[in-house]
Amino acid sequence: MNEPSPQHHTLYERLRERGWRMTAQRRVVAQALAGEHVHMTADEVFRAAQADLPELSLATVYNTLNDLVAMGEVREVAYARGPTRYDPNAVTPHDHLVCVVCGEIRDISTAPGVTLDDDARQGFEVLGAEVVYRGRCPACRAA
Amino acid sequence: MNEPSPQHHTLYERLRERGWRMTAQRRVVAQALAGEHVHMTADEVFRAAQADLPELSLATVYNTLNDLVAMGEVREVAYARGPTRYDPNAVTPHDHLVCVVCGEIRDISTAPGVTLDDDARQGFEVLGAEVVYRGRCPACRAA
DNA sequence: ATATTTGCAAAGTGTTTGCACGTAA
DNA sequence: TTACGTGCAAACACTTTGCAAATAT
Repeated sequence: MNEPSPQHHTLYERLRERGWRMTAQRRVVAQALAGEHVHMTADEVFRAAQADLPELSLATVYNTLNDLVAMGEVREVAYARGPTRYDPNAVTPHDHLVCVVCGEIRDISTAPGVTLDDDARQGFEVLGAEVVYRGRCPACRAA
Repeated sequence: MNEPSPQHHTLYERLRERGWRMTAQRRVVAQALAGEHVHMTADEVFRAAQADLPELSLATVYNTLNDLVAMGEVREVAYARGPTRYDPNAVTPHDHLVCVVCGEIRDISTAPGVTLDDDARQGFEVLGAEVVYRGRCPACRAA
């Protein structure tokens, strides 16, 4: 459960390599999260995964997503109101564009040079930084 | 309701100047939000404001906070799980330090030079940017 | 064999809403 | 005077939990 996770593998493969106890439920959840710029809600993951495994329950989706977050394989993105979204691309650092109208979230490459000096840190142990750009997405600008 | 809001006034004064219909409830909510580096939950605002006006209801606190957010006088900060927090210092741009353990949020001055070129913008109309630093706060490091 | 995971349904948070009453302008 | 704000309680959306049955290793 503690081996490294090379980023060129799929989420499913990385989980297998970690020695994570694999079940049909966890497999279909991992497969539902496949893709590079995905930010699904728990319910969207549930629906997609349920297509492969009808007996899957929403509670298990939540359990699995929470485990994946705790493992660092998936990032929670909770910038907009509404349900939490899950970003499976936790390996490659990147920032987000968030639409203030519809909540749409898009990936964007990380802004360079965002670091803090000791003084600014206020005693925090900083584990990561991320830029959130808020604005209106193309669809909402048009509407 | 559309006049500018000089930042050297209190929130309450700015709301009055905007010509916002003022009630005892809105006044005590605005007063509860006074301060420079405050990030209260709706319930914390409710409790604080209720001390001044016992007949205040939580629903009114939510209504008022939502109005203040829509007006741009207060910023919603929903980075950590748990209830939404409200940042009355919407006038001065600043970033946040967020504790991944306890959810504590501290203000930090804005990182310089966080801008996007047209290409990176992906068609978004960018209204603002903010850096979120995630880590462990001093208290949680000690625990 | 056995420690873990699952599904279900119920409970838990946090937030919004509908409507009769109250009140600022 | 009247359009708007308020309190209340019920509804709502999202997430977690307890427990017996199922299952990966």
